[in-house]
Amino acid sequence: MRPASSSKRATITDVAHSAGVSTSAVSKVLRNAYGVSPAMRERVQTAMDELGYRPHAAARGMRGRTYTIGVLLASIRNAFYADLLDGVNAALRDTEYALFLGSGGSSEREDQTRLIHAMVDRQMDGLILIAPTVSRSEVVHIAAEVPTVVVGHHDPSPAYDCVVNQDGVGVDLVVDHLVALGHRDMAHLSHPTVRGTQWEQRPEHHVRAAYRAAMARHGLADLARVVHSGYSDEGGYRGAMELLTSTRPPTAIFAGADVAATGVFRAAAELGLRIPDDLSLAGYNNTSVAALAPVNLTSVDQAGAMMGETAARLLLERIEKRRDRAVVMASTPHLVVRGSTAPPPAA
Amino acid sequence: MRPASSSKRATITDVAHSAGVSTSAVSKVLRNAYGVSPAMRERVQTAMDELGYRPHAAARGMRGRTYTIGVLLASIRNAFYADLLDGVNAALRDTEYALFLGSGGSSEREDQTRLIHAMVDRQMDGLILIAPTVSRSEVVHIAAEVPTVVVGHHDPSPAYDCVVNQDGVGVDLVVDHLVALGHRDMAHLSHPTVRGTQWEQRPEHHVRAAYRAAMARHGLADLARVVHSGYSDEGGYRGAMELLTSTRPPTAIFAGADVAATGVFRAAAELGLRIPDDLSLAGYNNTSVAALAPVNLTSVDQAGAMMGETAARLLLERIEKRRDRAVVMASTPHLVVRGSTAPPPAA
DNA sequence: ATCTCTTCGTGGAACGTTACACGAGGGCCG
DNA sequence: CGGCCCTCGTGTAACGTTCCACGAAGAGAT
Repeated sequence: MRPASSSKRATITDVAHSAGVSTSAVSKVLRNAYGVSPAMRERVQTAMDELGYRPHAAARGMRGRTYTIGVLLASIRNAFYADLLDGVNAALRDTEYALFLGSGGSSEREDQTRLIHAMVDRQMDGLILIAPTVSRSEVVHIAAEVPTVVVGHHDPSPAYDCVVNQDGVGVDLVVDHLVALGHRDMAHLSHPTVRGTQWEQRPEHHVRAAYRAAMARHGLADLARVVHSGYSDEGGYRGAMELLTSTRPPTAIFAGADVAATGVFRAAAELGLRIPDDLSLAGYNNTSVAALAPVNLTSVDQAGAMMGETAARLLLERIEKRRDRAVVMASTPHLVVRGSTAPPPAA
Repeated sequence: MRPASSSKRATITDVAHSAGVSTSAVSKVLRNAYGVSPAMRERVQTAMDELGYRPHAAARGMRGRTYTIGVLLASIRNAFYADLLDGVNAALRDTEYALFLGSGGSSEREDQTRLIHAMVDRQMDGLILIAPTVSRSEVVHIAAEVPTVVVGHHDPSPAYDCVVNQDGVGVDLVVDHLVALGHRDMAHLSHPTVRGTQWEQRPEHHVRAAYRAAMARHGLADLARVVHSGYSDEGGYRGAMELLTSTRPPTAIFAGADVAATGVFRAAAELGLRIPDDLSLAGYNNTSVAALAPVNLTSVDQAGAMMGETAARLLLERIEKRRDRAVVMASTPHLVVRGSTAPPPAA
């Protein structure tokens, strides 16, 4: 199992020598290609084990396949992405493919471009782009070179596959839940739209639109309010401050991301408001933070692991050319009710 | 800037043709090696831009260098690791190196081995192993093949460099802080020791030893208590339950990791104990969770970003052979006091 | 003018793998 | 028994880069 003793790494030639066959033969069993007898397979297998041989990925890369797939992650801090990754890992576990994450500290467009290029340059066999900030045409361009799955954006293309969540459904669940509790004045914290990326259907667009629609459905269209202060702790804080110090503070806040909801907690604490007694709060994504006892946040679960698994499976289909038509997979979210939502204070 | 039009990717030969020089010349300017005139550099540079040439990393890999460094992460969910990564990214930003993360869903030893092999097989130029669970001898073995930096474990070796924190100092800060508040009965939540990994100096060992020493220093040796329920939310919950329902519940709990502290919150909530009024709680790592308003946890900050930057720098020194002796870098932690610690309830 | 250095460009042999073309042998059919 | 098709193993030419050895040309010293 161990490189017997030599300092250098065993190559296909060493294996061929040791087994007394040609390198082509070894290559064949390696890829389990057609035209190799059981006896041959046996001998080569033994020789490989003896020498502790592992194929040299760079050399393979020169001939086309590296058995590597890359995932681009905007931020490593968003726990939802961790769920996604678990799914991807699970789907890849029993394959020969290795998974590598690229995550530039920032989600700057330029950094992401650099990372994607780094992946392509390393001949990765497929890419999973999670909520990419690079422009859509850039992604289309990349996808023409290497199989690609985009997670999160609702802009399909014949060039790549999409995995998304039915965000509208999740929003309905939240709004219905709050209305059922007796709320009427529910504000929404959203993410500012970045211009010029050509993604028309980012999740926050869908969520915003669904929020307005749901409010209208309940006859509350004129109470609908959206603050675009961003999906981050700081953004949640600023947005909540703006809302809660306004002339008509809402009785409930629906944050488009859990991470923004944590900022709302901070704002509420500073203003002396208790959650859920004085203010109801709901998040989105059901990240692990939401489940922490002191947080205890009502949130929408997107089944991240399942989305990740789907993405990986779609990608493998493409890489192995079992499918050549682009596809969109949308999964259904559900609501996880915790302690941050309650009936509004008696007026 | 764009691949002019051809479907195939530009190679060094194309550039050479277009510039009317040899491939060797192009290679030289690529690596800015010795023996290339300014005029030549200029011409080649122009040709590269025109063709949108980017070197083919796999091919480079065959000749030794891939300009890729790999980071092994036990878990992507620990926010402390995100800080580390930011540091690594920062240090690598202006270099030609790309960073890829390997993170098997689980921290199983076998998964980690597989990942490390995947990195080595892909000819990565250097490895940063963050709190690896694979056995030490395995790491030594790997480090003989490719430059390696180990982060977290205090077991130095001539084979690899180490980046650690002076955990003892951090523990002293916590214990002194609690004693100053008036606490005497302070228990410690630790991580169970995994046998057979040959790491004798994992952070939890240091922290445990320092905890006992600090207690002794304050004349509280016989009140020292350690529960090995693990660094996880669930572990913190179980450990806290055990302690708080014992015949002599402590007035303060020092959790060896923030993630375990969140479990303590849950246990306290279930038992009707308020933090910090009835129970003081301190964590370790100062992860972003600790700073969240509803959590507001006193914790020890390890300057993760700085550690990451250091690790990257050490690795580059090794890769570029500017140093050949192993080194240990230890940074100093400091205490961040928040709202989870207070004087003990009047007895 | 001749000799020696330096500087700068070129040729070409690797690196480890894959995949195509080919050929040797055996079995089956007419 | 000749011809044909299968099966299974081999030889070899790439793939894109690096780097060593070499040579040509120019500068400076004698």
